[in-house]
Amino acid sequence: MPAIGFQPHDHSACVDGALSKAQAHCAALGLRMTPVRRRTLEILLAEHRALGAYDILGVLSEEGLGAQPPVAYRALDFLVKAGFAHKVEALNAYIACAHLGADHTPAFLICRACKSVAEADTAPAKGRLDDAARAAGFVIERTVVEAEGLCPDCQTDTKAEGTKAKGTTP
Amino acid sequence: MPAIGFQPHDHSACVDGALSKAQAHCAALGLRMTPVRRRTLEILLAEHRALGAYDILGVLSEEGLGAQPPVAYRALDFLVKAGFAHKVEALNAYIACAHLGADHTPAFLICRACKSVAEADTAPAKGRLDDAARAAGFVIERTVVEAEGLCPDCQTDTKAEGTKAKGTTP
DNA sequence: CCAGTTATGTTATAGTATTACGCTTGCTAC
DNA sequence: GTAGCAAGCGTAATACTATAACATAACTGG
Repeated sequence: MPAIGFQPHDHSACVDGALSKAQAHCAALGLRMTPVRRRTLEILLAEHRALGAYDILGVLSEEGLGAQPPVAYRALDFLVKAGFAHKVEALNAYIACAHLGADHTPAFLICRACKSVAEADTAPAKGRLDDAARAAGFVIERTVVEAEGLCPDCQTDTKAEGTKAKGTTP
Repeated sequence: MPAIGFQPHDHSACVDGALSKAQAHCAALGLRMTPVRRRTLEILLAEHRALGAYDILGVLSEEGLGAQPPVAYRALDFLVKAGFAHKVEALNAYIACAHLGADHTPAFLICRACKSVAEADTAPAKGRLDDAARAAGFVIERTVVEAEGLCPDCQTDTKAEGTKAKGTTP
């Protein structure tokens, strides 16, 4: 389970790849990848970090793509429904999907020091949760699995109070 | 793993028990169970549902226990830190702990129809998540595991659009 | 009692999200 | 092509969630 986001990698390839996969997915399903939506996805893809809706809105509005909250929320809703992005509930923020294409349930590892977020695979955890739910007669439709803590880089920053703003490996 | 909340049970005993356990725990650790805090816990215990901070505040203010948001948030922070309540991140709401005393990581099963919330045991799911985190070199400090779906009662309400406001088994 | 800490009261403000309504755009059927 | 319809966007207003900051009061330990 590659926890992309904590390791150096070819980020521009990772962005381009995701963008074109999303494009293709839209074409295949008849979804409309409009300018606001595409730009919103680009903004999210630019970092392995969760961004608040108003962070997105700030960028969009600078670029003349919309100035009111619903613009950002509508784009984010689209991306989330389409599976191109996820909402990180513990942060009330949004992040681009790191496993585009795979029909998956995401799990997030959130670093409280540098704020980076990695998307891991939850299949195992979800299996156990399903068991518990089944025992209770509950039918799961959506799961939220998130963990807050320290990423590998921030653990070494003496006493774990690191403030380093981790780059996006440009 | 008893998913209390979806089954009928002796609710007043469950409230009284939790309240006195909390009281005892405070006494043992030198924590102060003040009127606002106790009342907040009672309000949460009254239902197996998550309540927003402002729902709590509404009740407190009717009772002359405080009228401004910080009153509710401070009480909730205390209860959460003490382990008497949990925050349900997917709902931005708070719920009384159903397993008081146990040092646990909660998992919630949230019914989208009747809004009731059951607290299950996450130990297994958490174990798997720990494995994933360890593989990524991430150190977990807190986990959030929540599932939205339909509780046993609401699945039978034709096409799952039930609106029944499930009682608290008074 | 006094000093220090912890809790509460209150004002103000920040951050997150939605409702509602009207206009525009793009697609489909004629 | 154009009428009708659905989807998307622009905007204003508002609701909901949460915190900062500072003053006052209450409990604690010496």
